[in-house]
Order: sequence, then C-alpha cells, then structure tokens
Amino acid sequence: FTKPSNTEDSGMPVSQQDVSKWTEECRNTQNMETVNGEHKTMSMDGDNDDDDGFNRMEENNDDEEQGEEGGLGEEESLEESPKRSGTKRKKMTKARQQRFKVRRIKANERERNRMHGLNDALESLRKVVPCYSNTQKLSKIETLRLAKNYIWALSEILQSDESPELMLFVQALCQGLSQPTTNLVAGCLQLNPRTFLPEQAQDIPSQVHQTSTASFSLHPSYPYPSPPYGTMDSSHIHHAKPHTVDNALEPFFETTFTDCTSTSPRLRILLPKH
DNA sequence: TAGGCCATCTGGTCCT
DNA sequence: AGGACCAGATGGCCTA
Repeated sequence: FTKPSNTEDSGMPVSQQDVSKWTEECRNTQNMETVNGEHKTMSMDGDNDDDDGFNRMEENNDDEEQGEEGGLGEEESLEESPKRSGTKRKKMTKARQQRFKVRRIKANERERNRMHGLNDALESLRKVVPCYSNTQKLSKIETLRLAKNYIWALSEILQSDESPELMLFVQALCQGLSQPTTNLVAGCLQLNPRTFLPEQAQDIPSQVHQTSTASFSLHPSYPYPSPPYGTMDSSHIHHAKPHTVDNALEPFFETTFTDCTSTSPRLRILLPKH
C-alpha cells in the first residue's frame, strides 16, 4: 500500500485514534487534492468542481444556519438532477463535515478489512489449488480460473468410474488460463506444456483422447476465452519449480508427479473418505 | 517505458 | 442510520 502523499508519515488510519488524528490532519491539509499538487482525489465526473465529500466539507465551514436536516445522507440531495453541476449543493455544518469525515474513514477501514478478508480467502484457495507456490504466486484472476477448472475436473472424475488421463486432466486444468499459468501448472506437474496446450492438441495422439474415460475435453457450457490479460511472460517458465510432495495435489494422488512423464500416465485419484 | 497486477479510496446502491 | 458490497479511479511496484 502506498499512502496518499499528503498523509506524509502518518500512514493510513487504522484505529480509532488514528481516525481522530487523521481527521485533524485533513482539517489542516485542506483535502487530499491539491496540497502538494500531486495527489488528487477522484472526481468521478471529472468536473473537478470540488464535488467530492472532502471538498464539500471544506467549502462552507462558516455556514451554520443550514441545520442538520436529518443527517449525512442529505449532504447531497439525490433527487437533484444538477447535483453534479455544482450549482446546487448542500452546505455542511462543521458537525456534519466532521461526521462525514469520520464516517468515510471508518468506511475506508471496513473496506480495507473486507478486501483483506477477501485476499485471505483467495490465499486459502491458492493453497488448495494445484500449483501452489510461495515464490510464484498466482494472480487473483488466474487463481479463480484454475480453481474453477480444478473443481470441474474433479467433478468429472467423480462421475467417471476410471482414473483419468493425466494429460487430459492437466489440459482441463489449464483451459482458459494464461500462458504463464499454464507453464506453471506444467512445471508443477513436471510436464511439457506443449504436450497439452490446446494449440498443440494435434500433437496428442488421438488414442489418448479416445481412451480417456474421464473426458476432459472442453465442457459444452464452458467458455474458454483467450485471456486478454497478462503478458506471455516466459519468466514464469524459468521460475516455475516442479512440486513434488508439498504440492496441493498431493493428497489426491498416490503417485508423485515425477511419475507423470511416463507414457500415457493415469492418475490414481484418492477420493476423500466420507 | 508500457502493461499487468495490486491496494486503497471513494461514491453509489442495497439491505438490515 | 449504518454496514456490506460493488465498481471506477488512482497510483505504486514490478518486469519485459
């Protein structure tokens, strides 16, 4: 996290005392916008007419006659169509300004905590998805995509009586993933990504597809758009370290991944005991 | 330097 | 009224 430039060394307020501290700081530094000419608050409409909360708070400190009118929700009348024009703007008393600041700071803290919780959950997901690595962390989007593929692949296994083809299992795992993540998966499984990438599908012997009982061919209702994101970062190939016993897949397989290089290997799935 | 990823702030909306 | 959730905006960091 990089704190706003005008917060200097105070850091972000994370506690109640920080709230009051930062509130005072905001009062002294006008707002986050132009103290040093660098850090601007967001103006969604781009009109830059000090229509955001902090600026609203600063504009009418001397106006006390407006009254409370029932609280903070009215600092901006929603039914006022020209509310962004800057012509009609509710003026705020000092008390309302102060409450607005505190409320916003508290909301920011809640939002931070919420996102931290989300990230924690994502990290937990990374650990149970194939190819967990402390050094080469999957991005959020790739983690979600891989998890989705993983769930789908495992569900296919459950519906099948026979153990799946490793190659097709990995192929299913990597559907829709970026090249770097595919390489990472391959590295974790000690496979050559060329052997299962969709564009190299013709390299796979046809009998591999046909002998597969747990078909991991593309799911009919399973769109796999080419990832428009991410660079085809070859560094992932270099950084990808083959995982063996500490891999997240290990609990599900009897064999280690060093066995995966054998011809047409079959996975032996250990289904969870109920 | 551009692009990807990320954390944070923010305002809006919905729900309790 | 206040909290949760969401999406847009912004800027920092990293890497090719």
